[in-house]
Amino acid sequence: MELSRRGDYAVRAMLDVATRPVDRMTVTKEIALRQDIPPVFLTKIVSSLSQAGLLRTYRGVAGGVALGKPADQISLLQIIEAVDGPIYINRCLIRPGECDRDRTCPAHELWVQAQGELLGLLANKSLADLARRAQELQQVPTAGFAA
Amino acid sequence: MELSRRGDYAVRAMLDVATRPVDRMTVTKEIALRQDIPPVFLTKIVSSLSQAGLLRTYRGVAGGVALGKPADQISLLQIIEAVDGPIYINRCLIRPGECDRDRTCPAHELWVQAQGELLGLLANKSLADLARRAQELQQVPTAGFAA
DNA sequence: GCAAATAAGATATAATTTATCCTTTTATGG
DNA sequence: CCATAAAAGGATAAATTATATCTTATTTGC
Repeated sequence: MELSRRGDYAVRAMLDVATRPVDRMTVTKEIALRQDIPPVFLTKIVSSLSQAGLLRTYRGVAGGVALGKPADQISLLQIIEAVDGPIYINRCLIRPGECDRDRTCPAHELWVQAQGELLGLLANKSLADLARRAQELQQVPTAGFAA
Repeated sequence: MELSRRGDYAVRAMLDVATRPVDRMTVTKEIALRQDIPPVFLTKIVSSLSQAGLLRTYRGVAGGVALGKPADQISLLQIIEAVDGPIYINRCLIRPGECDRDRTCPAHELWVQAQGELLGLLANKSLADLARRAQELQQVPTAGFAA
């Protein structure tokens, strides 16, 4: 019932890239440092995100990573599923016929509902939303005051 | 991001007990058989549920298990937390100060919201609700017909 | 005392997750 | 063309967690 480290790292890494100036490319080591993510592990995560088209990566001396598409077209659900595969909150939801009790189990219905709500929330929240909110949070570090 | 087997078994076992006639006690082996749960594993789960007061257990020849309180006073959240401990959907939610970024991380806010919705759903669904629904589902096995 | 049931602790097994190391590939700048 | 800086990929190690069993104790009713 807990998000994997991978998924958490992926979200934070994407957010890191999204909140950097667009003109300079970011390099994974720096992301790892800033976000406190094991560097080598992050390269694996970046690889998955790249394969999903959420990041674009560039090798070589001036290389690094950049967003694969506009931040408002990247949902949190996409990010997490890119590194963890499809989300399901109970095993009986892996696919339609996974559990025999499907049709007679009242718990199954509950899981369907809970999963629907969770996925809905994640699908409707974009990386752009988070990036925008990050700026807000940075500008107002303590309650109500702006220096 | 997936409910543990333990949690799933616990819910189904509780539901099994709740839908049995009250006058006869149920024995864990039978629950395991009906619900397709590894029998020895189920005894551990029953033990946790008993310690949480959700089941009452009786040793000896005529022993078995029964609900520890009325089904409408048992929530799905209680059942799951009794066997899996407190639910949190991301590590940063274990306790208030767990993550340094707390105050500046927009993802953190999202997790708070998602967790709130999930726990709310589970807290508001009672075992009695499920039991009622189980009866409905049994009476109408195929769409719309009652023999 | 015997049989049937749960309780509890120790432990095994397995699976998954997390993380690292090492080598390879690619690109850039001089 | 060479040195360097970056990502890519494969193998594998370490750690954690989940799942399950075995054994022994305890309780109860006859």
